[in-house]
Amino acid sequence: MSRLTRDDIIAGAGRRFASHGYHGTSMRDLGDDLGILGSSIYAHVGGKQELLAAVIDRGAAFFEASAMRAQREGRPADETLAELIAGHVDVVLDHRSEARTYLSETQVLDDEDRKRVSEARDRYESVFVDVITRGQAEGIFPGDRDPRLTAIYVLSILNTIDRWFDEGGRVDRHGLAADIFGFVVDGLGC
Amino acid sequence: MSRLTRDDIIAGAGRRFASHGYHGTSMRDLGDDLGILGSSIYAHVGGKQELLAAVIDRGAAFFEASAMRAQREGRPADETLAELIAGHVDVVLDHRSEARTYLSETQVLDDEDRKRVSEARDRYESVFVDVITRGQAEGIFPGDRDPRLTAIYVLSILNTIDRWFDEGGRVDRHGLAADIFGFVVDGLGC
DNA sequence: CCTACCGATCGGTAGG
DNA sequence: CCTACCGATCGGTAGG
Repeated sequence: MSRLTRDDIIAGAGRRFASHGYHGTSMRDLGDDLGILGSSIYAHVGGKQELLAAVIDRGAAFFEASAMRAQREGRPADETLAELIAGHVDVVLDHRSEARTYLSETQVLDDEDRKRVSEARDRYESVFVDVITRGQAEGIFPGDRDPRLTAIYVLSILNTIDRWFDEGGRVDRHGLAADIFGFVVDGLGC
Repeated sequence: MSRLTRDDIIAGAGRRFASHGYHGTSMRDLGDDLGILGSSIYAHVGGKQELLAAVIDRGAAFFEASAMRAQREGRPADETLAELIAGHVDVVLDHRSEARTYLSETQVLDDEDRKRVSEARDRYESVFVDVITRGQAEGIFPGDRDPRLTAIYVLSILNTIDRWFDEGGRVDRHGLAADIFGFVVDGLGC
């Protein structure tokens, strides 16, 4: 049992914030999870709000990194969209706590942090909007659907996955990502 | 300024629970919103948990009523699905507080209440699964997509609407419901 | 619905 | 990272 690092504290806070919410979590709860006293957490971080911001920033960074990877140049829009979807599925399942806290607790941040996180979220959403727009211009997506509305629909699906998906069930995460991509491209039609 | 009713208290609690969450709301907050003291709320209801259950039960009832209306017999599956979607949009926008609290705070309920609400939720989801299954059997939905996965995707889209939709923007709620239906049926394909 | 409380818990600090 | 706290706020109650 060596001493905890600041990263350990942030990881533990993420788990609690994701499952019980920021307001449903006390510093003593966090301490209990980590095997220390609530007051001992202040040796590692400035306070509860700082902990939340740290967790959420990590969540935002995972999504941003995934978008960067998917946006490699010279590929058709449908491939990029498929990789955006698969990457989002990976982030949500591999970094559940950070992703869920990022998706659900951003409103609790103070003005400055919330603004920064909202901008990151808007940038990420824009990547989806842009690839849909490009796919339509290139004729890969034959319809004339509104790209922003469609991007919101896709993200709504992706952002809820961790709430119901059972990894170990009949369909694995790659099958899930492929199924979502198929739904987005063809709906119930094919 | 006449006296408040139990319904007033529940409505006020719904607004706060929807915007700040159950754990982010104190009885004094609720009192402030209603122009009374936090302790005065106990003249109308047994406690904070009872208030949450009352708000959530109202939310569940709106969705259930919408599903009943959409399920009138002798109609093709695509019409029923379109009405389910339009009804869900109406519930989410006409009863924002109750719907949002129902969708976001059910986990906070005690075991008995949470079980009852989860069952209501499963029944509602089944209505979507069944209409998709029927539409595929009737050939109205030509693909062979998994009905349960698809129902979850549709509900994920619908359950997020109140978070971003601007009533007064370029597209009204009927246009939104029609657009979602079109997306569900054809995806980016048409 | 208010007055006047209650014990418990909250986020956080000083000093080691 | 613990000991020993602090003032503030929490959900809730007795009595009117």
